[in-house]
Amino acid sequence: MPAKRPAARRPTMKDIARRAGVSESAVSFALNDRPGVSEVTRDRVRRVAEQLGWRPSTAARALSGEGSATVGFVLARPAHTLGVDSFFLQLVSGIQEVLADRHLGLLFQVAPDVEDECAVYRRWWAEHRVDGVLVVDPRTDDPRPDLLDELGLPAVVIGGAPDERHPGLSTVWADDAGAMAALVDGLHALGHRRIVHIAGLPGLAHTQRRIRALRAEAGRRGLGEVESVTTDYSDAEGAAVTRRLLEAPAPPTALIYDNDVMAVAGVAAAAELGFSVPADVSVVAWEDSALCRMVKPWLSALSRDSVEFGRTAATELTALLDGGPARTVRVPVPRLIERDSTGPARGI
Amino acid sequence: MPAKRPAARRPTMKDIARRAGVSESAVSFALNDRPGVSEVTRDRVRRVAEQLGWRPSTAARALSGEGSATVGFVLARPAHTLGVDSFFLQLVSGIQEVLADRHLGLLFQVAPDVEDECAVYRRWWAEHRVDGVLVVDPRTDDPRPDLLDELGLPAVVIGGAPDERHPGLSTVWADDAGAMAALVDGLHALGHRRIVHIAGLPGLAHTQRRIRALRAEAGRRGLGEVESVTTDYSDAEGAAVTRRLLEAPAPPTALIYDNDVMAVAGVAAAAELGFSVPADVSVVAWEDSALCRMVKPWLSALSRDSVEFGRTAATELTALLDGGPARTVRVPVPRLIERDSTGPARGI
DNA sequence: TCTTCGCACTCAAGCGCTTTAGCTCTGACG
DNA sequence: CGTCAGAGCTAAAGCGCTTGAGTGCGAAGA
Repeated sequence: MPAKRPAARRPTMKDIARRAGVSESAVSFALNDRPGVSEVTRDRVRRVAEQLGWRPSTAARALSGEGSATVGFVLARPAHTLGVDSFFLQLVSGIQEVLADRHLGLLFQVAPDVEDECAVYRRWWAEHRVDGVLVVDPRTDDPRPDLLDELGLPAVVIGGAPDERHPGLSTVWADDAGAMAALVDGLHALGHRRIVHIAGLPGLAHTQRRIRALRAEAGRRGLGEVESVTTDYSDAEGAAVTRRLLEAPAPPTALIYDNDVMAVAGVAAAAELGFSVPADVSVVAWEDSALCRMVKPWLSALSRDSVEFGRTAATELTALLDGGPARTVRVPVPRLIERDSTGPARGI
Repeated sequence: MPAKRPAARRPTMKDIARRAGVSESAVSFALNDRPGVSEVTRDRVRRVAEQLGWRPSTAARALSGEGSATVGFVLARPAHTLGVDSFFLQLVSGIQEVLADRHLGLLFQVAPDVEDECAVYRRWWAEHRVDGVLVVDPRTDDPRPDLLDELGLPAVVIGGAPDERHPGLSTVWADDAGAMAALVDGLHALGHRRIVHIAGLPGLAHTQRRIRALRAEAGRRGLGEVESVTTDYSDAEGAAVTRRLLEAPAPPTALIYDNDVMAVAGVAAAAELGFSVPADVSVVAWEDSALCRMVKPWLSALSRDSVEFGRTAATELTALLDGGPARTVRVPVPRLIERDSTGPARGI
């Protein structure tokens, strides 16, 4: 049997210094593009480092005041909710693209709720683990911005509305209100008057933004029978709410679901009740994914580029880490992909 | 405007030492449950540490020879493949549960392919970033075990078959062959003779295991018209293959899909061709999720507890990190959840 | 010619922790 | 009473890197 080879030793700057015949400091200067060494020496050092396969020890770097070269990402969801959801993986994938370029690591954690999420930030901060964090699912009355402020941890909030109370945080957001307005506009033009919005978790900031936007639009147009119903994003609640709505005396003619999962569950529920989509009721999913093309009829959906969203967020965070000012950047409004689940209101 | 508060300073062991009136070493001994301090002192130190909210700096710990208290996880998938897939999030969620208990961080990275994945391992190793890694999607002819051996990086392979050539790696696996045998058994009993397996990526080890198992079962029963077709796991290929199969002169009467996404796409494709499920063709998904209950008919599926799978893998890795021996552990065989997409073969 | 720069580089301290060696008591034992 | 063991603690080195304070030297200026 093969004797367990001892793991190869990692080369250190001392090794490089010895081989290059200079001091450790010179090596440090050379490798970090700092002045203080001649170009010849710099080149020599770089070559030796390369040849030795040297990489800086993040631990040592972090200890001597540089950052940990790591950013954190917490997903605060109960485990069973982590179901069919393409958004987060895509987001993370976009984030990674940017981080990897800069050799930043991504420390990932899933937590059961926001309180635990805060505890994670505290721990990360105390343990010197991360230089900054990406915050998702901003809420109304969110404890996280205050905490991050207090800890002095650079952060970008993904999907939050601009927040003047926390000038230290960057924000990357989409204009839900605008998207909702456009959506209602389109449905209205198709003759829909009774529109219901099956929203997500009531505690999330963007849920409230959408609800407010819908109400405003309805008010502007004098639409009386327009409402939002909040849910937990699950297929079960999506189906249940749909059933309840369609069994009412004057059922809605258009349904806007805050995610693809509920929309799919919704059309199934509608079909069971004998409603045909889109003849009897139109359906739009606020989030596009392969799911929307897995059911009949194909679902019309608001589509955004989640990977790009992630890239943008990560870019903002790196800017912050580089000492740049906090910014608020808006990503493009999601675009409505019209498929087969939307049509003129019945009787038009 | 609020003056930017300076970030609170993190307390260090020196602070504790001062407040407790002992030396730094005593503090270290006390907090790490090492002999060398009296119980009274230990308690006092602990109290002070608690009260100061002290947490060890991972950087310093790592630098002085302890590990980095972090494990790595690379997902080698092209970004666009990161679609609707509940498996990984659930797996990661299970992993986290175990790691969080031990205050281990999870460094997460997505890479475009296995080669890049290897580069990531090398970098992580050189940068001292991780103490061990979790490897997913083991392949036939996989370069990773050799590399990890070479680097001396503790690792557990998730979903691999037991591997005698790499005694240093732990393995956590499910008995695909057994599951496949049971599955074929059930379908055979229902009268199915023409069974096709719409498999996943041909390069993955478990794909090959399933293909071999199917062939073996078919051979044992003298079933001639049994085959496996490999795909890229996408809904598009799932649908395309399904169409091709069903349009053949003697179409299969049972289809086994290697994931839920393809199965759903498959039934849609079947429906379009006028095949009714399960009357004309039975469908089984090898992977259960909410998806399977979002289509009509509800899909029969092989269900496994992915969260528990993650827990098991993480537990094995921590055992390895504690200096334990590499082990091979088998998780329960996935269980067939019979829903509405399987039935007797036509003509029985 | 001597001073004064500034460049290229070295020294050494320090980041927060672990760990080895050593030091000082106290009490037990011969 | 002297010795020795061990308990309880401290001092100091070291992990790999950064950085501010030198050092030596040749070239430019007086």
